[in-house]
Amino acid sequence: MAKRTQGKPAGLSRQRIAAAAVDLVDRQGLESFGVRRLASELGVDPMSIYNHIKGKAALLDAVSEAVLTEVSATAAQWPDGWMDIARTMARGYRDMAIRHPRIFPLLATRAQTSVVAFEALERLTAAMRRAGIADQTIADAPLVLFGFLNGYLLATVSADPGGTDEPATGATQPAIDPALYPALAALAPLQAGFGGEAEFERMLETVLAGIAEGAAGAQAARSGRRPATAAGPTSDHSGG
Amino acid sequence: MAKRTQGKPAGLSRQRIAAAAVDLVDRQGLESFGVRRLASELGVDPMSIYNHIKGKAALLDAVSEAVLTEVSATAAQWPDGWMDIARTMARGYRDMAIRHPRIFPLLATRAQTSVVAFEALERLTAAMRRAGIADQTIADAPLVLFGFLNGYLLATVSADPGGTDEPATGATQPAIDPALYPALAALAPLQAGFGGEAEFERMLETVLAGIAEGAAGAQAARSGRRPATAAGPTSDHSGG
DNA sequence: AGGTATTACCTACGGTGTAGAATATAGGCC
DNA sequence: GGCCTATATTCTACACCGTAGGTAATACCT
Repeated sequence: MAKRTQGKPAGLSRQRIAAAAVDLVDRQGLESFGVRRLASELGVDPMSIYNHIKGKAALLDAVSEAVLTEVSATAAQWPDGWMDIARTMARGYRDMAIRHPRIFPLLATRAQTSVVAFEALERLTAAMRRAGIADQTIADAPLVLFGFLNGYLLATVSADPGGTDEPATGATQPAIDPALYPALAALAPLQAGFGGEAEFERMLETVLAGIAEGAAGAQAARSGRRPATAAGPTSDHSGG
Repeated sequence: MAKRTQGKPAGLSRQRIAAAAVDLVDRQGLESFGVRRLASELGVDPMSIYNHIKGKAALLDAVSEAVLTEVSATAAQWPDGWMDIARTMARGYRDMAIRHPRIFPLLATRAQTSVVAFEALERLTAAMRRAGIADQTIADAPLVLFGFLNGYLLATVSADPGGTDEPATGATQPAIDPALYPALAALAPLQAGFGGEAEFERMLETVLAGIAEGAAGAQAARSGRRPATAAGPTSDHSGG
């Protein structure tokens, strides 16, 4: 027998568990994260979590969903134009990545199947249809936009060395040897504003412009460039 | 006391271990990969691996390095122009991602500090300097290019559900409900050629064009659109 | 009140990464 | 040859992990 407190409610719920998990990963990183640590954080038996979330994979999904929900929530209201919607999403997504650098790899790595994720995609694609964009372009758009966002933000925001307990430093360069890599070394100081907001906005606009160009994306290059350098998209193009 | 075979050489080496690890992850996925499985694959005690590679993290680095080396190796020779260099790199990178879909998340997620990685960056940036590109643009270029490549290829090539033993299927969509997401459902059939080569080439050109635009990247947007919106990002940019 | 479903807990099993110590071989030196 | 040392390999052990299966206590419905 001994004293048991088994049936006593611990106030667990999917939401509360997810919130605690988000907090824990933020503080200690993905590496060391696990069911048992989380349970101990919640003052609860590890197996109790399984009553609300099926397993570790589902737990990670719940974490992803939680931070994605933040993104939707922080956007007070959504604009009408698809480009402005995309900008709002992208900025909110980046803000989230900055808030949760150690969680972000989850979003970039695992396929997102939560309702919030689908809602966001629906919102974007619906707006593009309203604008009369070609269907094929619309179908590609989320891939281009979030593909870029994921890759770019992974590189700039979450260069997580591992499980130690630090406030998540931003990518630390390991000092480039100028003898081996002269060009890289010369450019190193310019990467000070690595991942800065201005840079992000610039690249975001580039990507959006690329999407806007649609199937003829490569033409975006020609427009602003002198006609000498860049040529047609597929056939002959010479760099410099 | 009992037969021991301790000192007998097992022919281990960093290279051989890395090659076996690549093969193992290709077959069984990252999820189930580990020192012990790899050791058993090599017919060797788990701890023997530690004589050549410090730990699991270093093991994953070795795997990354091995597949990155493939990329460098498959490129018979490098062109002169930076754009063509970038194209060659991007295509080789994609080919590698397709060959090793279950390894690729490693490259996108972990910071690459191997020699091959630095050499590639050096090659690209050096060529851009030769072409007289603005330094700030050059400093951003690898981030833009590989940021995009990582994100895009993660989404298209490696939607790995987990540790089961399959030949790595390409992203399976879970059937979208047209009642909830009409626009998405309507576009779903168009994502048939998801991640196809033509699409990749198209987006690659878009990204390269964006880089070519340099600091004035946002202007690429204006070209096809109204000139009202975009403002100067940091200071003035030479593009004009 | 009684019955049932849910929630929480306990135990246990097979797996993991890896520190530390023991041991057999390879290679250099005499 | 004989010896010595460095190195590669293995063995043992520990703390930890995810989670299957079983048990008890509470909440809820009737």
